[in-house]
Formats: sequence, structure tokens, C-alpha cells
Amino acid sequence: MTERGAPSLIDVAREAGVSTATAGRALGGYGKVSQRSRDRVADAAARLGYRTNGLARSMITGSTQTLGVLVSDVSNPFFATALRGITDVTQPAGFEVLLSNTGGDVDAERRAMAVMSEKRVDGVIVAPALPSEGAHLARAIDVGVPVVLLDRLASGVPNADSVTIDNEHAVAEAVGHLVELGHRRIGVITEAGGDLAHLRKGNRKRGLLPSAVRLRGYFSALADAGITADETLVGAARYDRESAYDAATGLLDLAEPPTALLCTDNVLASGAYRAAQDRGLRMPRELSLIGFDDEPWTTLVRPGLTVVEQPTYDLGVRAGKQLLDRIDGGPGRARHAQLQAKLVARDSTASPR
Amino acid sequence: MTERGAPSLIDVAREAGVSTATAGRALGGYGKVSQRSRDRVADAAARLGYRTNGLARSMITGSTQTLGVLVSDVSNPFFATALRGITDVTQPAGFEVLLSNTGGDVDAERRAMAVMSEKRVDGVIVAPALPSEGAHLARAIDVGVPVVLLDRLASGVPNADSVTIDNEHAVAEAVGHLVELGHRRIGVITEAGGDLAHLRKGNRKRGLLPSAVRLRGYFSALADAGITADETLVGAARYDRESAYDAATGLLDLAEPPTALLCTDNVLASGAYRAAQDRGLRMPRELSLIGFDDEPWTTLVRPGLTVVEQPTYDLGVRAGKQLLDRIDGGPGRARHAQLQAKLVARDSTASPR
DNA sequence: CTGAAAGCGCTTACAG
DNA sequence: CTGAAAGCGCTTACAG
Repeated sequence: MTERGAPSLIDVAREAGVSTATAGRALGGYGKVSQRSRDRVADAAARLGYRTNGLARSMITGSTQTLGVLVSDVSNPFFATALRGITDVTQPAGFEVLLSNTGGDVDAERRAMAVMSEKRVDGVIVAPALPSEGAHLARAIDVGVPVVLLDRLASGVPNADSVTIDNEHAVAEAVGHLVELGHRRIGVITEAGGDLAHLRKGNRKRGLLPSAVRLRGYFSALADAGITADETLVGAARYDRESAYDAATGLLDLAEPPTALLCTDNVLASGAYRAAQDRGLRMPRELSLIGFDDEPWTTLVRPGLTVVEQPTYDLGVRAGKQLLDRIDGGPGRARHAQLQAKLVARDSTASPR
Repeated sequence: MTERGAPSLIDVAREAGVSTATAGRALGGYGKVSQRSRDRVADAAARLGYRTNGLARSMITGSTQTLGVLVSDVSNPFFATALRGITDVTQPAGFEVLLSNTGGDVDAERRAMAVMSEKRVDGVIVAPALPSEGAHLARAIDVGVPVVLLDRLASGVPNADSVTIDNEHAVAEAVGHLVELGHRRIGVITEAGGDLAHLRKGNRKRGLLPSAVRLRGYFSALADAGITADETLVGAARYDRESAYDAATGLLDLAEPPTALLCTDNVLASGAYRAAQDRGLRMPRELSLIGFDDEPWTTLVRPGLTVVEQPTYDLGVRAGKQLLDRIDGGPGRARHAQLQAKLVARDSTASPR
């Protein structure tokens, strides 16, 4: 804004010699207008350099043609790619995206939701920072703002649609691949180390971060293969490369080190990969390694990294579509879509020697 | 929206037993209100679940507290990182970001600008798709929407601020590094091959894409080193890995191949790196390679890639700050900031054997 | 097809 | 400090 006296519809109407109602109809493409009026109004608008005030329009129509997207970090390739999927499907439908970076902080997420709500977005796609905290999301739905959960579920939000990856299955495939190759001592590098105790008892799928779901999947996949899980082989790391490096090193230092390592995320994978290299371990002969997500570097390193490829872009596309559907379909039974990840075997995995 | 009868300020005022003016002042934090009124209004608002209608507020105040950001591709790590820089500095200042993906298409960019303008954003940060087309940006500035150019300039937009990288200097450093090591036949992989003829004559810095500026920088750096440029060593590629792979292969197939290769972008660098690997060339002994941008993979591959590191995150931060300054400073002489890139020498460069 | 009038939900002088 | 009234710039019944 800040523009000093931008021409309004009243100005255009006066210039065209019609009523504001007619001018509005001609410019907005609604209602009936004669060709003659339409032309005169169009001319007048062009002459004056008229731009519709979307604020005023939205206030009346009840639609802003804007969607909120809340993620923890846009610069993370995962979210950046999903975001691209979202905009690719919503922009052609006439929606713009209002982006908010929560930094993984629930309070920031709460504030962002409030802002989105005040700005009257038509719907929101959110990757909840903390699956256990869903009250603010439920509230949004209550006041009529459709919510689609992306990548992870949240508890206490029964009416939110969701689009997630079948992480349990994804990890099962990865572990299955290693078992088939003959591995029995399979380690895991995870950022859900803190949920370990929690996982042992509960079986709540709702309200778990992907990392925790993957860790649980790791245990059940081992069980399915008849392998007794050894918690010594769980390398807990924070979400950064250095920490993963240390966790991997720790496992490799074991008296009986694992012959294979599963990383539940690509940031962790890069740390583990580096740790293996620095130790002079030859992959896959001396160590098999599996990562998550098919990023460029995984094909550039030697050996190329075997990965579980998530359909990240598609995740965004599906979430966008689901939100659009919900926006014009109105409230109703929540829909939950689960996309399948795919194992891409490359040269970092082989039979143990 | 869509919410059926959300409570308005009138409802809150009635519930609190005050006028809408007082209710508005209490909730909006402007004007004078007695503590007593403030409390009653706050209670009433909480009871009713009142949410301010930002649309109505913005219409009056003339500010939406929203910034537009237009880039060609959010999923590109470069833009994703810059975007994070933008939100990190503008969100704390109370601004939200309206994101638009132009796909590098000027028409899409024009449409996006129009939408941003109708939505009355307080300002716009844009990485112009085509530096030669700036009319729509100039128009936005004319109607009072501050514009900050990101990463590249555009012609015909004299009043836009800009934050860019000093690409000329960045390339000069890279070439200088190679020359110092003793290289004389230095090839370049570029996506600005089409601008070659254009570059030979003109010297317009304005309105050139970074890739073209870098290519020009390559030529002038060679000249500075007293090396006669050999256009045979210019490998033109499209903006994808495969094309860069082919371009690099073409140069390496030359009767007199280059001993060093400069890639003006990291996507191109990954293609060239792969090409060198596939040819069995040992880096840096048989070929020196330099990339752009310091992405994770550059330290994961062996040898680690020597790169020109752009301050991408900072680019976003600076652009965000500049826009905020402009928004509360009002129009004035355009400011142009140029950030310096830095050469990070790793193991992919050495003296030619 | 057209227009006069009401109204969306706020904030802002203005007067008290 | 408080309130009645005007007004931001549109769209929407309603009547013609």
C-alpha cells in the first residue's frame, strides 16, 4: 500500500460514466454487464491505472485465495521440495501461499496459526512441530479454517486431513534389503533416540514424528526377520551431520560393530557416510549403508548411496490437492493419504564379508 | 474464512458493555483505554473466541504486514536458503511472506506481481526471471510498492534497491586460484553460452543474469592473467546435470583438453564432476575442478570440491533488511548492496602435472 | 442490463 | 478515557 490515492472503483465508475456496481461487475467478471459498459469500464480502468483492492474484495466474498503453509525450515531440501509441490498445484488454481517458518518451535507455530487466521487464509498446510501439540490446529478447524497435516500427524486434531509417508513400510523395506543380503547386526542412526523408552511400551501411531515412526519400524522389521534387537546398535544423534558422525563412530567402535547401518534421514546419512570414510572402511565390503531421500549427492559419492526415496514433491502436490478439495468441499470426515517410499539400491550395500 | 458468523468487534463491544471504538483500542493496542475497559474487553473477546479481522484492519491502516517474494524455484537450494534468510529477518519484524514461484517465466512473474499488488503487500523481493524485462517492476514501484531485487539486476527499474553477489570478483578469484597453480588452459561450463556473442561487444552490467556476469568475469580474469581466451574451452550447457555432463565431456574430448574446469553453478559442477569420474580422470592430478556454492555434497565426495562460496543466506537477510528499511523509510535513492563470495580451496584443485 | 443503498469489520478524527 | 459517526473499497441483494 502506501500509495497516495490509488484510484478506487468509484473513480473508475465516474470516469466510465456508470455506477460502481456496474464497474465492479465489469472488472470483477461477475454478474451481467453489457458489452458497451464492459468496454467503457475497461478503458477507464486502464486510463486510471486501476488495481482491484483485494482486501476489500476478500472482506466481502469471504475468500482470500491465500493458503498458509507452516514448516519448520524452508531451507531444508525436504520442505523446500514439498513446498514446490504445493505451489505447483495451488497456484494454477488461483491460490497464493503465505509461508511461515516455525523453526520447529510450537509457540512460533501457534503464533503463526493465529496470524494466518487473522489474515483469513482459506486453509492451511502444516507440518506440526510437535505431534503431541495439536490444540491450536483443532481450534483453527473449529473456526472454519481447513487444515491439512503434512509429513506427520498430530494428536487432538481428529478433523484434519493428512498426507504422510508410510514410514513403517519404508524402513521395513530397507531392513529387509539388508537382511536379504545376509546382515544380522544392523545398526541405526536416529534422532528419535529419546523416544526409545516411549516406543517400547506404547504403540500410538498418531502423534509420532517420522523419525520415531522409523525407529519403531526398524524394531518391528528386525522382529519380523527373527532378529533380536540389540539396543547397543541404536546410535542416537541430534539433527545434524556432526552428531551423526559421532553416533556412527560410536557404533563402529563397538567390540562387535554392526555390519550395516541404516540412517533414518539424509542429514544423518551424510554424517555416517563421512564417518565410515574417515575410518577407512570400504563400503560396501566392510560396511553397508542406507540413507533416506534421494538427493544429488547420493549418486555423486563413491560408492553411490543406497537410499529409501521419499516421494517428497508428490507429498506437497497431494497435500495441496487435498486442501483445495477440502476448501470447496467443506468440512467432513478427515481423509488420510499415505504415500509409499521406494528403495533405490546402489553400491553402498552388499553382503557382509 | 468460510466461518459462519465469527464474532466481530461489535459483538465483543456489546459483550463488554463498551463502544466498538473502545473495544478496538483495547484489542488493537492503540489509543488510550482505561485498565478497567481493557480487562472487560479482553474477557469478552476470550469468551467469544474473537479473532481480529486483519483484512478490515489492513484496509484502514494501509499496511498488510505482508511481503511478497518472487523466485523462479523455491526447491532450488539457492533460493530456499535465501528465502530462509528473508523470513528470519522479516518475521521477527512482524511481516509474513507471500511466496510466488515463477518458474523463470516472465509472464508468470508479471501475473504474480499483479496479484501481490492486489493483495496489497507492503513490499516485494524479486529475483527477476529476465533481467531485460523490468517494466512490471518499475510499475509496482510507481504505484508505491517498494521492490528489492535479489541476486540479479533488471533493466528499466532505476528505483529498485538490490542485493547481489559480486560475481565478477567471485569468478576472478576462482580463475586466479587456477592461474596461480599454473593452469593456462582453463575451461568453463556455463549456462550463459547463448550470451557469448552479446558479451563480446557490450559491457552492460545491468540486466545480466549471474551466469552471464560470471562468464564475462571468466574472460576478463583470463585477460588480466595475460592468457588468450580460447572459445573452444567454453562448454555451453542448459541448467541441468546431464547437459553439464555432456558439455564437460565435450571439453575433455578435445585434442588439447583443458587442465582445469570452472563451473559457474553447482548443478553444472555436479555434472562435470561426474563426467570427470566416469572418464577415470584423477582429480586434481589430471583435472582441476571448481564449483559454485558450498553445498553438503562438495565435502562428501572424494576429492572434496574446491568451490566459490556464495553468502546465500546472507543475501536473503540483507534483502529482507533492505526492504524493511525501504518500507519505513519511504521512496528515495536506490541502494545497491553487493556481497562478496569466498573461495574455499579443497582437494579438487592442484597444479597440472 | 443497471443503479442506489446497505454492509463487510475494522480504525480514525472529532467532540466530549 | 470514551463514544457516535464517518469511511476504507469493494460486492450483493433488491428494485427497476
